[in-house]
Amino acid sequence: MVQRKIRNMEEFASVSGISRPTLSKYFNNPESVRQSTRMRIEKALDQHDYRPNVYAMNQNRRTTKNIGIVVPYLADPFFTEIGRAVEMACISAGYSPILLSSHGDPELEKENLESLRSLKPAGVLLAPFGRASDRSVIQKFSQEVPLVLFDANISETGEAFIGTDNFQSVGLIVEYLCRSGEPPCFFEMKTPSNPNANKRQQAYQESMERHGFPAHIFQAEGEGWNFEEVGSVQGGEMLARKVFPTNTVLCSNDRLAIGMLSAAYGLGIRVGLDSDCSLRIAGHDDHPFSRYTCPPLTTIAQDYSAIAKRAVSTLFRIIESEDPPPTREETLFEGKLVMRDSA
Amino acid sequence: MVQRKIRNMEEFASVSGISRPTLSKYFNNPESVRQSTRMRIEKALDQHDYRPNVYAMNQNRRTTKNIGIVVPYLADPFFTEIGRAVEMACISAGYSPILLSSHGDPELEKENLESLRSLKPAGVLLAPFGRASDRSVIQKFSQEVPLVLFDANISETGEAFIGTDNFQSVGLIVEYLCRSGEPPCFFEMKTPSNPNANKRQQAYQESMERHGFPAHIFQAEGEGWNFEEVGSVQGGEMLARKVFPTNTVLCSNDRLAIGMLSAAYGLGIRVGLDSDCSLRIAGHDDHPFSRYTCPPLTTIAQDYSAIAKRAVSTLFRIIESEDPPPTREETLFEGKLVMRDSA
DNA sequence: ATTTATAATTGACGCGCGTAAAATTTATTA
DNA sequence: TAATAAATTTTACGCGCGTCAATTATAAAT
Repeated sequence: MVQRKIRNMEEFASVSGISRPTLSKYFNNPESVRQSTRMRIEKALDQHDYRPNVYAMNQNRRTTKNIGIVVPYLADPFFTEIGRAVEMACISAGYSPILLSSHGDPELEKENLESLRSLKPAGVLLAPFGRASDRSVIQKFSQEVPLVLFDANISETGEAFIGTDNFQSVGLIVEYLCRSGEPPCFFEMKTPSNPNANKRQQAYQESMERHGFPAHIFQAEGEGWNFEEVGSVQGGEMLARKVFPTNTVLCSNDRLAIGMLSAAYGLGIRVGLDSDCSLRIAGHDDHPFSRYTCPPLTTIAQDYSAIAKRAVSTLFRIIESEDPPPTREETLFEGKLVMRDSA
Repeated sequence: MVQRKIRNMEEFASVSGISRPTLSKYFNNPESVRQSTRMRIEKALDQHDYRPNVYAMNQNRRTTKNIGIVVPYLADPFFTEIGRAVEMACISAGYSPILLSSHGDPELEKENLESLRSLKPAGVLLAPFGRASDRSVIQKFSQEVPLVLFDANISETGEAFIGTDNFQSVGLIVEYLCRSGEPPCFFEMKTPSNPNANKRQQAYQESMERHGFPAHIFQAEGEGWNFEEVGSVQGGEMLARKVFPTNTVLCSNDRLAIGMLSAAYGLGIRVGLDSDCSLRIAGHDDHPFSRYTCPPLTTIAQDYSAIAKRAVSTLFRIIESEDPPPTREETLFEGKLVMRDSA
């Protein structure tokens, strides 16, 4: 650190003895200059701590090194977890992730895409609301910037989709539940804000049919993202009214299960596999807290990290191949059964 | 939506019949132009969907309308919650929030500040790691851009600090616990990553002294942010070994409490106020999930929203008053006792 | 030592916008 | 209606960088 502050690349060119166009090349790709000059630049760089003006850099570029990441609700640990994984993957690929949450509001999802558009991102990873999303807006957006959907699918939208195979995963846990005890009932939100919920219900029905059991679906009213409360209040009410025909409840996601577990505790209903238990509860997602519920929740683990990595690598492949791929890819990862004590 | 796409403000000036400088004024502050011309502009605006180039806009500005928000670990629901509140407050004030997580890595905190610096933010809200943060880096940063700390304080760093009064809050819950049963032991991490933890321990000690009880402090090994696991594994071990001299444990934060609660359940220890319970556990923070633990966790609620709002309004006051305030402000909000069933 | 391929330099232009000064229009008040 | 104040237009320049073409320097290969 020395002398006066460097104001622009011109000045840094003087003090470093490197021409400005070469510096420009270096900043856009350090490997594009000769090793010896690169060393000279980097030596000068930590003597003067100059950084190019981001705004000037990007103003004439058609696209930047920014990657937009949009999730529907960051306060849901599932999305913070997957958001984190995606962020890290972008950083290590030399891009600048910009994580945006729509805070549960589909209107904000549109606004987020809007403001992303003006940041000229190289690509965008979007976990959409699904049904509540504005499909046409997303599709239009997708024509301008490479878009990969994850978690929730919207048909024919975006260049690719990465998610979990709900049919496989639900099939897996239904099979386990049927084999190890009474066949499960299914507990979900009536108006789910997420297409996965629909798939899971379908998958539940098909699985039950396959095993020769009748399907029992119970739906809770309410909208929004406060799943724990819904699970606790309405799930608890159902438990109190003893509406479930079997002693096993498969919840559409872990957060509902966490709520129901809490309600069961309050009602003095012992949940688990032990002989003194009268109820089994299972979930889906391997929510970060499902390990610490009472009892610990048996659930399906989505491979966060694999989904994140694949989503990112897919996006980069599309970005680097210029033209959009001929066919829309859908990649589904298998869920893994995580057996804990609740079922 | 019509004809060809508008490429720049010049073109939009032609089609709208407004001069470019006036448009420039409008985009920087819609209220700075006459009402009638504003209407004309906005009419043209939704006919042509032109948006000024963000990068060109900011390249000659000393500061932008960006507000940086840096939290130590976004996957901690406490920070996603407060991050969300802060984001919303910025948006409604007409600024663009940029939320960055340091993912538990103090090194990343420095990098985040670095990259923020090149975005020329109007101001930054930082929830630092505390002891693990690089104080000198933050102080240097603070000389260049208005900086308000929240959640965790670092003395003489940043123009202001907003947080919770740990002495008041811990005093409150210790008093409650002493009054309603056996005096509490204190459970915490040995090497806390957060200055609040130190304050809480001190506050516990002072409170116990005030009530004439001996302080009993138990420390768990381990670093990092996986508090639930620490609470579960090490807290559980302590429970099993019956090291706690009283039947009441106050945890330094809710996440430790959630872990311990889980361990207690596993050990068959009934937690709560009922006569058949042999243990009381309390936490601190009113973590979003503390309502759904088994039993629901008695804790101290930090006023997220008040902290967020005050932090934002303080920052804006500093930004708008040009020169830094003469004295560093520290604002502490009181915590509220949330009585649930665990203690 | 000479050729050849590669990299760096020089000089110059343009991007889309902010912004300032002067001229002109529009609105307000007397 | 004229005088005054306020807003808009015109004109013009500069910001910091990307990028291009032509030139020169450097390194590798013969």
